[in-house]
Amino acid sequence: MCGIACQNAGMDIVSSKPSGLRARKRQETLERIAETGLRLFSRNGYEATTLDAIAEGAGISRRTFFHYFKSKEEILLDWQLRGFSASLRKAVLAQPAGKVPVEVVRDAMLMLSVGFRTQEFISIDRVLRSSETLKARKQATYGLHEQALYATLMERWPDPDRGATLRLVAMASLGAMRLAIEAWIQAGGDRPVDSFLHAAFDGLASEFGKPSR
Amino acid sequence: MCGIACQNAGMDIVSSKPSGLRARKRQETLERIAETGLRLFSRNGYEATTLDAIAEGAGISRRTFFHYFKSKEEILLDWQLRGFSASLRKAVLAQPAGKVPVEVVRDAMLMLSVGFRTQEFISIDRVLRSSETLKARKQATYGLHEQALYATLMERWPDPDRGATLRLVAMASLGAMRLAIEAWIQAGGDRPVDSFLHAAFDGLASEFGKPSR
DNA sequence: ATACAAAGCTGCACTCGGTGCGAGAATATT
DNA sequence: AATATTCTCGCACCGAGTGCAGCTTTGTAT
Repeated sequence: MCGIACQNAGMDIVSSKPSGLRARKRQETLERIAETGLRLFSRNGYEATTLDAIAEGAGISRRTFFHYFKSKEEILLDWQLRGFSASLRKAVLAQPAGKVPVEVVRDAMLMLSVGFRTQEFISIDRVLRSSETLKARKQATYGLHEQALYATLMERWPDPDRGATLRLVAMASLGAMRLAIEAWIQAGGDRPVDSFLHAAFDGLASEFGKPSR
Repeated sequence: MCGIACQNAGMDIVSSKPSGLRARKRQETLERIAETGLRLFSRNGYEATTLDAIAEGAGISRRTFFHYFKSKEEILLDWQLRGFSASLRKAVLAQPAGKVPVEVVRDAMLMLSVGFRTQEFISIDRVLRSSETLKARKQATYGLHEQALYATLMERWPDPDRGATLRLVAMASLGAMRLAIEAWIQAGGDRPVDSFLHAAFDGLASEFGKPSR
């Protein structure tokens, strides 16, 4: 779950102290690598960007790259994961009581949907859709988000009997969000993201809700 | 969509003639490679199985392997795709009239669920879950199934206005199936797959159907 | 401040997946 | 039988990723 930069981060988490110069430099280098990688991916394409180019651009050696990222792909995965699951968790837990799970998740996603319009999001999403391998990874990341959202929902409704249905809610909600984003990008951004999200959740309700038997 | 072995298969599809010895040998070699690969994956693990080993086991050269499969992964993808989408399509189109889309898909999946119990399915599914890359590919394959199922649903309900909701149905149904299979494997196969599938669809109906607004 | 331990950086050599190319063998066509 | 097409193969090559060993930098104990 933790992914990168966790081999010596245990102390940091516990003591919450940057532990000095070492950790700060590490953080700086990490961000420099990610930044360089994403920039080169957007400009020259994913496949055409070699690790040597990233390493040179970030001012490190090729070998050192692997001390920060497990693989080339992980630059993208890290970006994709960074924040989103955590933001969604916060937004879910911040929803007022009295709503059913589906409403909570939908409204939480609506809160976050403003972040989708950024240039960075669109630019990197184009990279993510540029190759088969990356599309696969992107899909897999939705799986991670699904797990995280499920954990959050279980945190809010800690009833073991609801576990199975909360898994379904997490799956279908993230799927709805995925389809909404796809449709939105497909449409070229004319209508706002929110309307696509609403339409997706309404569609699920009408298709799955009518004759439950 | 076609994937492998399509560079010279055009003639075969059109004329539906095996066109003699060449095509037969090609088919034989293809199956021999797939068989060898799957066997070695199951026995020694995916990463530990090199292309040289597969090629040697199948009696071909390393270079020739890439004339049959685009990549090592494709052996697994091909197995995973082979038949399923097509079977699901047939089962969907065979459902009696009068059912709503969700019911049609659910009942079609129930028809196919008997195929999940085979030893081959379980064995290869274990390989698919053995590495991060493969898990990602597996997820991505669900995306392909989603597209195929969506196309089938559009074939049965060719109303352009329903397109968006049919996409949702395809997404949520395949997600439900995925969760059902996961839960079933998790449970060790005590209860039959069917009950997990039923539970998943019922759960979706109750969570998304109650207060739609 | 000095000495020592720990962590980080780097180059080297290596494995493996994957591709382009060209020659030669097998198959199909006339 | 001659010709064209396709299959197979070896070869050289590239990029991603790993293990190792040595060196430098940072942190800590004395």
